[in-house]
Amino acid sequence: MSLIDQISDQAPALTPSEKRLVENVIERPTAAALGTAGELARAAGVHEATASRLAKKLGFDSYAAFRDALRDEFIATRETATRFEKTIAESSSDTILGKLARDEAQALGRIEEFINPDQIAEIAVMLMNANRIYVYGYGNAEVLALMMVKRFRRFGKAVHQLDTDPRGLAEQMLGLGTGDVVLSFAFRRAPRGYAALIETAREAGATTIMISGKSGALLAPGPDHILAAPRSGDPDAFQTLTVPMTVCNAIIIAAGLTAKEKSLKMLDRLGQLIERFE
Amino acid sequence: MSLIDQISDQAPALTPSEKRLVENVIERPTAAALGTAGELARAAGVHEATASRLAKKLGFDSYAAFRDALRDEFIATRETATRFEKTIAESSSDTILGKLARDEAQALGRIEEFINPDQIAEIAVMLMNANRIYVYGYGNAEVLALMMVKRFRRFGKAVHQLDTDPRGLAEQMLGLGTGDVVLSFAFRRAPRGYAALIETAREAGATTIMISGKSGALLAPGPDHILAAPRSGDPDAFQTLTVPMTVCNAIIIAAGLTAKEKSLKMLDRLGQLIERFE
DNA sequence: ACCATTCTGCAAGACATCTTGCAATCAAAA
DNA sequence: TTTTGATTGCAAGATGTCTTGCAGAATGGT
Repeated sequence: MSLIDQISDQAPALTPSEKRLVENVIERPTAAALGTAGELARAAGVHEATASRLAKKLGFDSYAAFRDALRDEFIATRETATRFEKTIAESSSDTILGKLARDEAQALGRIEEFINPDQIAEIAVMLMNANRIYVYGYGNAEVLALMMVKRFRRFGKAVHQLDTDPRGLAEQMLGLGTGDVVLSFAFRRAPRGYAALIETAREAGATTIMISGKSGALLAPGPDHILAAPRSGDPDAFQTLTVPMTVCNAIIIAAGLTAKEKSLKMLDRLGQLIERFE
Repeated sequence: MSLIDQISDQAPALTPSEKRLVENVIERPTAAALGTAGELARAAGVHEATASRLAKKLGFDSYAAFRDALRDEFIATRETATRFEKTIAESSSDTILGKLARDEAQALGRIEEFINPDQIAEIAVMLMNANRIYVYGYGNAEVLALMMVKRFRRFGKAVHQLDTDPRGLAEQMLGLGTGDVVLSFAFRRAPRGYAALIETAREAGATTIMISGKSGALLAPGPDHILAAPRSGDPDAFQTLTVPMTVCNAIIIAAGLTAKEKSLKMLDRLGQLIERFE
């Protein structure tokens, strides 16, 4: 039974004070979902105790239970999860491929909680306006580095993939200057030579961008811009590059759109971009 | 200053326990935004007091203030003007990133309709038993080729990434013999030199494996084994490597499991494989 | 090995929030 | 008007949550 039903059932039996409380809840459900009984009562101009009694009257064990129901109903956190869970539920099997696909889809469903569209657009513009782009990825991340190098080369940008050995890296960094952008990847831990990379870039006046898993926020020194989203649901599981790759793809698409006439609605044009991408 | 900035500023000064807390917050921000200090602490496996101290260390007056900041950042409340944009972005997930994530999740959900678990296991065994592995990927597929090369090298296999230019390719194929496996990728169209590759492999007695999108079935001459699954739902959309990458990951995991004691249940062991993979 | 320092759990208590018995108030019916 | 019953605020106490001094453990430097 939904929360609204639960309230409706009781509606005729509500007292004036309780009605004021309910009106208040309906008017600003998220505020009620986050606040305390006292706050709601004050907003409705009634006593705290009345709020407590209302919760019971509506069939909840306590005011806390009532608030939890409000959270389930009005706070965005769960809707996104369930939306994606539906997609996955059908393919519930205990095979490696099935489990993997499910985990990935789940992680993808949560991307938007961590990265907002403005960041994607901002970074796409940054890359397209860069003088030169330096891409750095060590270990598994080299795969993504290669992908970005390929894509942005096709956009006509000057792109350099940085070596992973310290000596080569140092040599390549010599040319770094203002207007350049360093795009780097880090998962689980900071890549070898990471600190030196960021510091050098900063000294040279280049912008640093980091795409990472959940560990991103912990990196020191911090990059100028960071896109961090956790990978597959279970941190103890084999972690893949699906989530960061999707972030990269979003950047690529955004960059592609930036490059063309900006007047057209973005999503309408996705389809038209195939030839440029493939 | 955003919350992430605030955390990043302090990142180098964080203690192990505090890092665990921060990781937990980053991983499930909405949970942290709604819950209590004690709940967060329990989830991170540290003492409640540490959570309280962390909030202060990050520059907040109290844990409550920290939680309020989390709410501002991660919970879409529909009232205030400042959060208007965030709400729009979330509710109508018509952003590039959101649409992309949804499409990918959908495509992943359908993988199992096209590829069955036995095929994955069979190919994993084939690769692990191969004398030498030759990996061929042209264009965007080179990204996946690189990934497979890296992973199987780490398994101790002899892996060669084949050149994409005809001359280099021809030279590298000279060593091909019985017991070798050629793993190749093809999306949209057959890669350059594909026919020659397959024919040469067949003459040399090597096994050929193809990972592809839905066009795979049309390839001529056909490979010995094929894993084909369609990519993102809309064939006219920008197509990514997410689905084939997930297939590759499944093969990698299966290969990893094959290599160790086979008596243990496969899925139970997924978690234990981290160190071998990262 | 020793010392200094930092970290972290414990537990007490401070603080916030919720619940409930009680009494005052109000409205409707006798 | 009086009576009855429901409603509501009050305030005490119950419960939940956060903070902080302290001491033992861990860490790093000498």
